[in-house]
Amino acid sequence: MLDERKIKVLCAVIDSYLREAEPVGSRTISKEYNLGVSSATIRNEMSDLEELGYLSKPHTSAGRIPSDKAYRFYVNNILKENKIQIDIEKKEKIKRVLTRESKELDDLIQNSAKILSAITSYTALALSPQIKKMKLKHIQLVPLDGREILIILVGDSGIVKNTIFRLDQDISPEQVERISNFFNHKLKGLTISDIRKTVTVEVFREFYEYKNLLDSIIPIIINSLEDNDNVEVYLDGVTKIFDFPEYKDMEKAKSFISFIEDKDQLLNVLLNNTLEEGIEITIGEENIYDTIKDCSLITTTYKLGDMIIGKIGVIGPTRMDYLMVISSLKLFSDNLSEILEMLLKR
Amino acid sequence: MLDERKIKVLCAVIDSYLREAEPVGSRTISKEYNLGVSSATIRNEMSDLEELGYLSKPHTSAGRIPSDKAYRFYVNNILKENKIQIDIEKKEKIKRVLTRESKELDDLIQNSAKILSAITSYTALALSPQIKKMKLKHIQLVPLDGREILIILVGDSGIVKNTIFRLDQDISPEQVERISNFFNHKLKGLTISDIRKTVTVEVFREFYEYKNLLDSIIPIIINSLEDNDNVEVYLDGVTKIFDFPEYKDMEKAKSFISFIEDKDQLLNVLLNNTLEEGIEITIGEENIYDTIKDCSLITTTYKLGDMIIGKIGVIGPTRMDYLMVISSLKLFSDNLSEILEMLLKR
DNA sequence: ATTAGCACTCAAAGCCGAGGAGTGCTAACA
DNA sequence: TGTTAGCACTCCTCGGCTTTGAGTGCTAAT
Repeated sequence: MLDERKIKVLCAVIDSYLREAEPVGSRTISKEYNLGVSSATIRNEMSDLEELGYLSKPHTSAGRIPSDKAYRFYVNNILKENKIQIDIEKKEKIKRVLTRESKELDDLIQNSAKILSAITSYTALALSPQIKKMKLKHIQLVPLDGREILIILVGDSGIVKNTIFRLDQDISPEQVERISNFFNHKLKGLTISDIRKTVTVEVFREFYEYKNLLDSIIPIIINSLEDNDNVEVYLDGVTKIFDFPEYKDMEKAKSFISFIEDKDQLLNVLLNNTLEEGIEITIGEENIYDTIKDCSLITTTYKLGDMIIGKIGVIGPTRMDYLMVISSLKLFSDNLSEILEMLLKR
Repeated sequence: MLDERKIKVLCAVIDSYLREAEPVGSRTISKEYNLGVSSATIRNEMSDLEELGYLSKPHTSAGRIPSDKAYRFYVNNILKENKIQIDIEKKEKIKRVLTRESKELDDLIQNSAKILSAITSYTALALSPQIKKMKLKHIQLVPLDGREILIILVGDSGIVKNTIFRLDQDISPEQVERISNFFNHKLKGLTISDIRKTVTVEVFREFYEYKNLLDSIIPIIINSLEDNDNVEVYLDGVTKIFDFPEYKDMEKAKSFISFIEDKDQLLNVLLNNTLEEGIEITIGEENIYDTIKDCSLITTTYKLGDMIIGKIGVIGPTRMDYLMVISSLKLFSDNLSEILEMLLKR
């Protein structure tokens, strides 16, 4: 659909615009990208490309800038796998740093965002490991003073979630312990969806006397595991956005930062698709929120075992160095999964 | 030291500048604040005030703006207690909202910051309750699979802190339980500083066989309680800063936001003095960090029982509506303490 | 001591013209 | 028929210029 030369011209425009952040003129291309044709010819090609929706002009006598469609084409058709190479040395270095600096799971993700932002110069964001994707490693009910029970859930990634629960009936510590042991016995190794199925059927038979109590505790356990509060979004390099000329306008910068600071919106953006494996690229208008319709978002997933449990990525202007960002992200996906594994097996 | 009329002029300048954000001229004052003297007289007074360091001019033919010294004078001598009145109705409303919206301790503080920022239009910041100030309500060691032990610490405010600890020797679940019970018995009700004293002396006598183990666990408990990671800083309304003309300059806005996003710096700022009760005001140059030497910070403390456990406040340009902010903060200090109490006694 | 008056200063805003980058069209060329 | 040189035209940008007006500081009169 696009002939050879149009593609070359398009790539030249994109390449120049990515670097200079200025509309690209026909003369620039004919001089700096030796395509062997004159600026007039380029001009004609560019005119065609504009008609096809790949380029646009800010005003009549300016050069052309790539449209979202152009970036999409570039990403889908030009950035083939072979162009993306990962720097093994760099990867190992990142791994070393991350392993050294991160004691806890949270640190690991936060530090990853930090490094990612540093090496890409874009704002980095990361989704903490999602507990509901994990298997329950341990569950324990601890009677506190009075009628309070502390419910502790330990996921197989080492994530711990506590809830304090207030009873409306008396129950002895020994009974709590029995229930605790029973839960632990029955629920260990299950994921949240398993638990949903299991508890209703089996639990009540053996503990009919505590039906009321169980009726109230079980939803709490499930909620604790499902709750979105469990999902943290880590940010780093928020102010990087100021470095891009497209955000020299105060209002734009303000609304970008407001957006980025809103955890709920960010979660929506990151979780819009249900954690499909691998790199994912959302360009400009493809974003669901208006505020970031001139941003691109590139994310990748990380796993624990064979379960995808989180995401990490960057957000920046559509005029983004896609190749560089993708290469950088590739340094993290595997690394994170491996370090996670290590951190837990330790 | 400042005569009656100088004070009036100074107040007029401050009042006008707080509202208009523009240098104030002598004519403005003689016309809008009827002091009964001509602009020429005001001019002389202002010249004196400049010499005394209360006013300054951005350039020769501009009006005057108040200096930090002026704000300090204003805050110390003009804003007497009697001027600050709290709106009981508003206070109750905030209390209702906070009580309704906040299930957890964290929510409460986060929501408070949100409301505070909304009603003041400045960036709000809040320090989460500090666990090390609290008494230990419960401590429990839970043996997990393998050689892992989960250490759970419950503070009297309901804050729970977990650490997973990996042993380098075998120990049976029963032994863990014995130690757990013993800890619980001995340490319950103590604060961190108490624990430091207690554990070294008493613990080793009864559990000499586990000396190695205890030697490694006790520091972990103490660290967990002391660790600064436990202290969260909540932010809200970061982008409010964009609304002030003094931050129309990109670079300034950028460095402000970078600063605000740096948790460690923020902690330093908030904890510089060791939680002295009541409202505290830091103006411009009084700040320790250069980046915010043209900001003012106003904070107040909140308590649990009679122990000060956290802080909440706002930060904004030195040209800040001190009276309004102080009044707003007064709405929170007591409220927070009361709600906290309720939330825990529930 | 206060004030009116005046000269002086300086930033901000508006205006203008030159410069220049870029386009689109046309006509000539291979 | 595709390519190119040439040229008129557009429109943004930028520097320089002037104007405006708010404000000061000084002086002399009240």
